Amino acid sequence: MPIALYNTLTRKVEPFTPVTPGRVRMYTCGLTVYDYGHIGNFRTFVGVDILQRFLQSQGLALDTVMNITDVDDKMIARSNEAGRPLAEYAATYTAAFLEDMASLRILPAQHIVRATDCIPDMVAWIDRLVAAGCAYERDGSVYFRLSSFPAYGRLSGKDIAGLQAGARVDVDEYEKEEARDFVLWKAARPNEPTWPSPWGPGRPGWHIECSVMAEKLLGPTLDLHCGGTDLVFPHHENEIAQVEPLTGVPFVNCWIHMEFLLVNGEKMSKRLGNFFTVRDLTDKGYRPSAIRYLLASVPYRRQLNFTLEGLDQASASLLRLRNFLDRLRNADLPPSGDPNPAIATAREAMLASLADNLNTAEALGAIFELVRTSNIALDRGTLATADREAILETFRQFDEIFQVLTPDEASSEGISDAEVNALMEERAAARAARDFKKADALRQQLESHGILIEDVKNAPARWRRK
RNA sequence: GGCGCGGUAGCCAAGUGGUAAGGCAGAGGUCUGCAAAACCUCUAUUCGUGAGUUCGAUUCUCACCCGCGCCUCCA
Repeated sequence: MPIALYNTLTRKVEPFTPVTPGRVRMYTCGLTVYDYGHIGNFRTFVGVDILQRFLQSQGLALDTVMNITDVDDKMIARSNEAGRPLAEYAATYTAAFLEDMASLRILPAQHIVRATDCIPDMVAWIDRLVAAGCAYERDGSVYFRLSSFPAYGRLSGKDIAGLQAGARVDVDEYEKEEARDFVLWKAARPNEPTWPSPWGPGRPGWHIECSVMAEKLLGPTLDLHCGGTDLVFPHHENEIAQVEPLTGVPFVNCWIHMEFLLVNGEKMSKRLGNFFTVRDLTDKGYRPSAIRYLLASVPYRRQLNFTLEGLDQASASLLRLRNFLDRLRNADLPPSGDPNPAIATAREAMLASLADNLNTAEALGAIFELVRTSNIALDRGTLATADREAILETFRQFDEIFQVLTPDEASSEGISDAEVNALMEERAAARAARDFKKADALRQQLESHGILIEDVKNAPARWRRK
């Protein structure tokens, strides 16, 4: 199936064709681990995950890299405040980040690279940039010479001349040739961890880390480079400038940028303090799968205004899908030869929507339509075993990408299956004796533990965890 | 100011030059001991506003209004 993706560089949805047929090299800008990630951060990573899983479902092999920024101004400030060594401080939040990613069922990149693991590579690359005349040293720091790279500004659509005026540039701390030049290597300052370099001790700038890791592991030309939309400028613009002068080929064929998560109509950010972490929400009793569903349900190029109400709606939608699957799996069906062709049509529609720049909302529409028509067929008794297999296969393909159908691990404070079954039997006995008062009390009791009961005709009642 | 995203029912949201997918919530009904789940019916004569192009526009063009973002901290 032909895949089309929106490319920030061309500002168009265009056919996606990897450089090497059947193989996709993609890089994602990860997190600066100075604190827990918030769900705005994770919206980007869920979006990337949907993209990755979809590409895989289309038979493409992936080579994936994500960086973790574990040294920068904020990291240093925070670790100093906490009175903990930078590496130790970073390790704490790196671990938390990976845990949160896993709880949201985001496939880890094959290479998760810490900035501090690649500093010699960065130094070497900066050295080459200096040698090529694209960078220069001043007082132990190294800057990129923007005037050496005329293509600068193409990705973000910026007019470099406009940047020159430099109204917002701090020129007090470092001596640059031009205000718009950006830093590649920062000279050592007091109370900062440092690494050796030809320009003296210091540390890398933020932008160079992604360039070097991406080029080293996936270069010279990547198929996809993903990140939040706020990274377009200057981060990704700088990445291009840092790489292309030395490789002479396009750094990235297709740039993918995920739109923001908003809260009350404003960007969710640590600076504004209006953020929720995954932990905040699970503490309120929300399930990671519902968070993932919400983040995935709005197409990635649309801003998504986050509300708890929206999360409730997502939970309810998800419950409908799971209820349907339970019902389908447990149904007594007549055998038949061929499945209803409408099921295959729904599957095609779901995949076609995703192939069209990851239109997840439309893909979900196709799935819910299949749910409704299948429920009707179940009611009428016209759904047969072959249909069930076809529907389950469609859902398998759907969930291979969306990853929301498997129930979350039950919380530890819940009651055990054995206890539930005992209460269920007690309730069944009460119902048989037409002691509905007792039966209802037992149902109430189970509900308080998050257990939902469904009475079934001519069969034992079913239950499941909410 | 420059660049970008968006304004579709109470909420979330898809979509197309030919007459509005889907989900959530709500109302009534079927089923049930009662529920739950499911199904049925109802819930936008209308897609920010105005003008234009067209036989016909929510979909194209222009103008305007409103929200959000980026413009060297930022997913």
